[in-house]
Amino acid sequence: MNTIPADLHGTYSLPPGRALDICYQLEAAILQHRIRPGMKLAEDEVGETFGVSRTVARTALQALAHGGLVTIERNRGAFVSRPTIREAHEVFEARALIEPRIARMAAAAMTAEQLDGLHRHVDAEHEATRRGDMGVALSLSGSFHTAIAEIADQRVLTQILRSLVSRSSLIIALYWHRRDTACESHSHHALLGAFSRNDAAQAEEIMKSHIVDLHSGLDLVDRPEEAPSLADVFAAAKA
Amino acid sequence: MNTIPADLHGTYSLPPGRALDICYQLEAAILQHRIRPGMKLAEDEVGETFGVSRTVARTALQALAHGGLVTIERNRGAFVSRPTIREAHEVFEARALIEPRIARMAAAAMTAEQLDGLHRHVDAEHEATRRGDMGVALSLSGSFHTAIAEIADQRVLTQILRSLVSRSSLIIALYWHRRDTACESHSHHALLGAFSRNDAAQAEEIMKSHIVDLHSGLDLVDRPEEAPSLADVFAAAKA
DNA sequence: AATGGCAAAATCGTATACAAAAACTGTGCA
DNA sequence: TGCACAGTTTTTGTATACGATTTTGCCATT
Repeated sequence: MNTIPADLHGTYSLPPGRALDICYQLEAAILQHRIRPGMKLAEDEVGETFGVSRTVARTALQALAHGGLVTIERNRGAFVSRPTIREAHEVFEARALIEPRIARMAAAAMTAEQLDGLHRHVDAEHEATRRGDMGVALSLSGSFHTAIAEIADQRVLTQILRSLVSRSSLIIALYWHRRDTACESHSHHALLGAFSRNDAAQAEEIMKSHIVDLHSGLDLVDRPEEAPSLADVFAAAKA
Repeated sequence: MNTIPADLHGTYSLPPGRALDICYQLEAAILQHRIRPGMKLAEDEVGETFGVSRTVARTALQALAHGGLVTIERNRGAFVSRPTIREAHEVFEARALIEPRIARMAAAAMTAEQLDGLHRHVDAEHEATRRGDMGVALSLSGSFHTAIAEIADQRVLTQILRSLVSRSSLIIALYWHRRDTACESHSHHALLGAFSRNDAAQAEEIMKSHIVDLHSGLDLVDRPEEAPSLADVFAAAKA
């Protein structure tokens, strides 16, 4: 069962085929935080999971690597990426540059049907949050942004944004300190308001502060290595 | 012999290895217009050329596809990409959004050594133009822009820009109508001037109009299919 | 008990083999 | 002459095999 709308999927510049399907499935799992950053994705394991040979699994992993969701180390294999603090800053700075412009263009081009679609999107996000399905809620929250880019009808920027939003999901998995998700919901609603009035200037402004809010809501300080096996357990026992 | 500086190379998120080397070589050839858009890159051919199996050649082609330089069609193979007119517009609009900001940050961060490096870069570009080596000149002109991004020290934006600059090279191959390259050279020199004064505002402004100039210098109208093999040659004989 | 090294297991890198799809060619027919 | 079709050739898609590298576990030594 997949509750994620099709437009969540990134573009992997792979021809249609099983490798692309596996990309989508792994992407969804990563974006929903069902697979954590740092997790090993062995070729054999992926191949067996999806019933294909290592050749196809490898193709999928390399495609994910090009999207930034996965990191491949020579002779060691593929791992779900762990963005550094520096990369986290840069990703949100890039979004702060690009997304306000996208919001402006989307507001100018928005039709009633598209606005309705965005409303349903936000409703689904709200519903997932209500029932505590935070992984799905988070991934819907990301696809809200890419949906806006698609309405702006700028394929090049949409593709760029997709990669940034994907990486944002990893960043949130690593550095988010469960502040209220209410601010998220509020911003998205405010954007819908600006869109409904085709108010490009205000959409741009709201998007700008929304991204800045997301950025500042992160706790971008050094974090112990993901494996809490050693020092962390010891420190935890002490406290 | 390779006259292209190392920093030309895009990032392919492949681990070091032969596939990555092949990426670099193919990239250089495409950016220098030694391989034209639309040309078929058969796996066997690539493999034999570089002395590797199809497996490795395939990996390299898929990596190039993710960078946008190559397009893979299922069961048909890999071709050097032929950006559409729409994509051409979008690529330069995206550059007009991103690069002025990059120029601003680079101007603020520029050291004397980095400025000197850019001067040498422009000199090499000039020298290549002088001796009529337009492929090399063009690819140096592209790497001038990525070099600025590297000085701005923004890896995420640099990566994005690299892909845009690469695609710009394809766009120029398809749609450029040999206006004077003097404007290019003039803009680059003007940028160096702003950099030397650490004048962020002016660097931003010059870069902005430089990108707009490049965009408007293109002849973005429909063009006959790349293959002039048959009817075109006949038509030419007629005329 | 801790450390170092060696052997075994697991995993990746690459080549190759075979199946499937597409492209090409030549023939037959209208 | 033009078109359609079938067989052949070429090229890609996928699986598998084997060598190389890394990781793991064990045992001897200190």
